[in-house]
Formats: sequence, C-alpha cells, structure tokens
Amino acid sequence: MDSTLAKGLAVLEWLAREQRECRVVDVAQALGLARSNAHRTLQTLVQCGWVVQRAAGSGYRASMRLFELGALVDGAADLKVLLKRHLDSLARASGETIHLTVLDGADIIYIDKFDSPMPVAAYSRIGGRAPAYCVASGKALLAAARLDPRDLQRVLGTLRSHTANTITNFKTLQAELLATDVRGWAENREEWRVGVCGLGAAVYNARGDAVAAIGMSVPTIRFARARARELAHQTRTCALEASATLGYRAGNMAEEVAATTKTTTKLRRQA
Amino acid sequence: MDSTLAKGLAVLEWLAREQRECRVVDVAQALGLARSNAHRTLQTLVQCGWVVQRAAGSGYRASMRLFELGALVDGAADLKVLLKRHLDSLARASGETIHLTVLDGADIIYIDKFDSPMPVAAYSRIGGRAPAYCVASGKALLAAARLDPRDLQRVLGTLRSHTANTITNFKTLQAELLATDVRGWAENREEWRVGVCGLGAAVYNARGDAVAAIGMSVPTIRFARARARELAHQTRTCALEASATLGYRAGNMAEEVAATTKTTTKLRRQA
DNA sequence: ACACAGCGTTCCAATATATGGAATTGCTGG
DNA sequence: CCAGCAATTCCATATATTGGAACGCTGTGT
Repeated sequence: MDSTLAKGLAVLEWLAREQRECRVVDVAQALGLARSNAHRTLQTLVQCGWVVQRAAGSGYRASMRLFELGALVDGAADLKVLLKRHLDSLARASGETIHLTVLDGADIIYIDKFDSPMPVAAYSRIGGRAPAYCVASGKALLAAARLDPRDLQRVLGTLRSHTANTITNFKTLQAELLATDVRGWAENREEWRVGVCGLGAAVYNARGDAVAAIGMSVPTIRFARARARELAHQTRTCALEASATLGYRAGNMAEEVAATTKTTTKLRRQA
Repeated sequence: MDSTLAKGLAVLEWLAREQRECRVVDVAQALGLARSNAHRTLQTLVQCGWVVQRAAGSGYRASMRLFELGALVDGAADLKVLLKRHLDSLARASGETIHLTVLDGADIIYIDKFDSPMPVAAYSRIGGRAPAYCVASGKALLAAARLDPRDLQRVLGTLRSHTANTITNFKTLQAELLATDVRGWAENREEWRVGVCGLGAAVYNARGDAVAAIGMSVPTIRFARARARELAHQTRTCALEASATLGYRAGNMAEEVAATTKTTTKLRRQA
C-alpha cells in the first residue's frame, strides 16, 4: 500500500468536499500531517493539475480535473444528455422530483436531478449517495442485476435501519426484488426518509445491461394508492422509452421477459 | 514533488480516460511501470475507493468516486440544477444546441449540454474542453474576468490558430473582450471549428462573480445577420435570468455597469 | 498429455524518497 | 517597527518504494 499515494488522495478528497479555499495549515490539521508534508503534497497536486491556487501564496481548491474525469466514468455524461428529454417530460407529466441514478457497490449515486416545483421533504444532490436497498431506484437496479442471494448479501453487507419501514431482512428484500423484476418498477414507502416515498425503474442499454435507473421522489401525502399506481406507470413507461433511446430493442424484450421468468423461478426455488 | 503520488494520479487519470476494464500489464505498459509497481498502485487505488475491480482477478476501472467528487467542484452540480430550466427554455426557443460552461485556466469546460434537434457539425461532450479565446462562452468569461492585458497573456499563453478565423493577436482579442463586456454577449465566427459559429453570455452569482457562461452553437448556415442578432438577444436575456436565479440583483447592476465603464476606460487607456 | 507463454501476485534487499523538526522568508495588523 | 502567524525551504534520518526474481494459475499450441 503506497502510503504517499493514499495520503495525497485523502488530501484531494478532503479539499473537494470542503468547497472553499483551504490553507496549508487547514489541510495539515484536518489530516494530521506535518505542515511541510501537507505543503509538498499540495504542491504535487497542483503540479499534476488536480488542485489550483488562484493567487500565488493563497488558498488551495480542487481543480476542474475531478469534474472532467468524473464525466468520463461509466459514460455518465453521455447518459445524462441522451436521457435528459425523457426525464424532463416525466418531471412535467408527474410534477414530482425525478432522479437519474447509477449503482456503485451498495449505494446509488444521483447523476442527474429534475426538481419538482412542489416542495419535497427529501434533499438530494447530484453526486450524492443513498443505500441502494432503501430507495426505489436502488431496488430497481439491484433487481435488474439479478444477483444470487449469496452475492447480494456480500454486496450489501448489513441492512441497517433508517426508518421504521426500512427493510432489514434479506428474505424480505429478495422477495421484493423479485416482485420488482416482474412488474417492472420498484417502490419505496418511507424506507429511507420519513414522509418520502419513491418509485424507480431500470434503464437498459443496447446490450441489455441495466446501466441506470429513473427514480421519482414523492411526499407520502401525495402518494395515495391511485396516484401511486399512475405515477408508477409513468415511471416505468419513461424507463422503457429511455431504454429505447439507448438502443434497447423491443425484440430483446421477449428474451428479457423469458429470462426474467426463468430467474424468477430459479430464485423462488432457492428461497 | 511526491513521485509516488504523481504516479498514482497518472494511473487514475489514464484509467478514467480508457473507459474500459484494464489489466495490470496494460497499465504497466502504458505508463512505463514495472508490473509489480503497477499492481501495488492499483491495489492502493482500490483500497482507497478510487478504482474498482468488478470480479476479483479481473480488470480495473475508475470508480464513481471521480464523479461524486467532480460534482462538488465549483458547485458544478448545483449550478446545473439551478440553471437547467433556463437552458432548456433557451434550447426550445432557439432550436440550437446550448451549453453551460465554466472557465478552467485557459480552457472552458462544458458542464452541461442541451442538444439541438437539428444536426450540428461541432461535437462537444460534458467534461470536454475548448480554448477559451476561440469560443463564445470562453470570451464571455474572459471578458467578465476583466484581467489586465498582462495577466490575460500570462493565462492564455500563445494564441494558436485553429481555423482561418481564429484570433491570434492579443490586441484584437482585447478589443473583442471590451466589446463583449459592453454589449453583454460574445460571438464566435468559425474561430474554433469551421462551419460553426457561437454566442455566449456570462452568468453572475449573488456576489457578482462570473461563475459560468451560457453558450449557443450554431452552424454558420443558420447564422445570418438578422438571426444571429435575435439569437444573441435570446442568449443574453437567458444569462440575465439565470443570474437572477443565482441571486444576482438588478440593484447590483448599476454598480456593475459603472465598473464596466471604469474598466473599459482603464483598458482603453492601457491599449 | 506436456511444454510453454502470459499474467497476476508475492517477496525482498537495495536505495531512492518521503518525513518532520528547525530555520527562513513573507505578510499583516497593531 | 515589531510581533505573530503562516508559507516555504532545508536537511539528516528513517522509511517506504522500487523492480527483479520467483511462484502459481490459466489457456494454448504441439
């Protein structure tokens, strides 16, 4: 383990999260480094273009390099541009807050967001995270991944409780993922934040991989049975249209359905 | 200069740009490292969460960490969410491709994009770069920065020619930046890509800093004098509305205009 | 079935490199 | 003009990094 590299990455991450000009001593104190060490590390980051010092002798900030390279990861930027229209029209049709998310280990990461004109209790941020098993987008992606129960447990670790409704039992979660796969959308009923429900559906690319999920956050107060049904239908339809935009063909859909049924059966047997 | 850190960052950047699963030897060859060295560096990056190895013993990819932190830089993500509505309505009103950009040294970086339904010759990508002095967004931001001629030259370095129309002379560029500041928008007439013109206007936050620019890319064939005027007006208006969304108050505008006049006079004297 | 080639991974002694305390410089406010 | 704080430079020391060698695994060609 290259400790110098680990230290430099820690400095970079800390600097990015601070979102303000930081001085050498700030970095040194925050990460427990000697001033001279912090200084040299920052100099290296500057020389490599990951950190900028607006005026010489002034504070340091993370440079746009992080953004530039972040846009390349998983083709996130392309996804956003291609799916923007779909998300926007879903936002307009529903009047609710819409997210585009991807799976990163046990979390989802919000990669795009369309705010509702109506107020929502939940606050989310592009680049922000949420536990996949607690939110609708995450469940849609986990369901689409079709992991063995064994792998699922390995990926998620312990199911921590975040509200009274959080699913903390693997059997229950597996059953829910099966249901998600069958009906084509996932639900979240105050499992992550009290007062906030959600709907989610996976988006597939031309190869049939689930590359992202479209999610909708709805205050419980607007999530009555009939409206939830309607919104779920809208979300699922939007995800299907988005998949079509990425080249996912209806032709595959037959196979897809067959595969679903097969896996469903297999998982039922295992459960 | 911490060479271990520099090496690790180089590996991370290379991996992000490759956008595919890379093996240890690929990294070692590409960056001229010993296999064991490349291996340990990758292990460190994995342990720190910047790189992932989907299946153990398989290739390495950059993780979502880059995206996650990139979203924090300069509040890029917040900007996008706040300004989305404005960009979208400009895209609809004009029918042309709209960009949101920020300045990074001598380059602009595209942080958001709304594609035109009509085909455009220029290809741009979120996270992509262009030389600031060659494109309208860039000129709008450089004009808003109000640098001394001395600083401007230091920041930009040599003005390389990219088309027959590229501005390669500092006096000419300064004059154009002055004009930009006065009229409130910048133009690009095939200075970066042949066949592509552009318009750009700076967006200000509540403190009066130019934090981003709104840009429009238009094929020359649709950039006749009258239409260009009309689109320029739309672009400028959109930028003003966007500035208002960020808390830039008309009250400041008087000061702003005064400052502009003052700087203009000062720069005229220097030129 | 065997030998071989390619790759990931581990190990280790040599040595180049990072480290942190101290000294120096530069800046700011009283 | 001085005092106080922070940035930066310097250097001897200790340590972490380095790359060659070796091992095991997998897949391929004979």
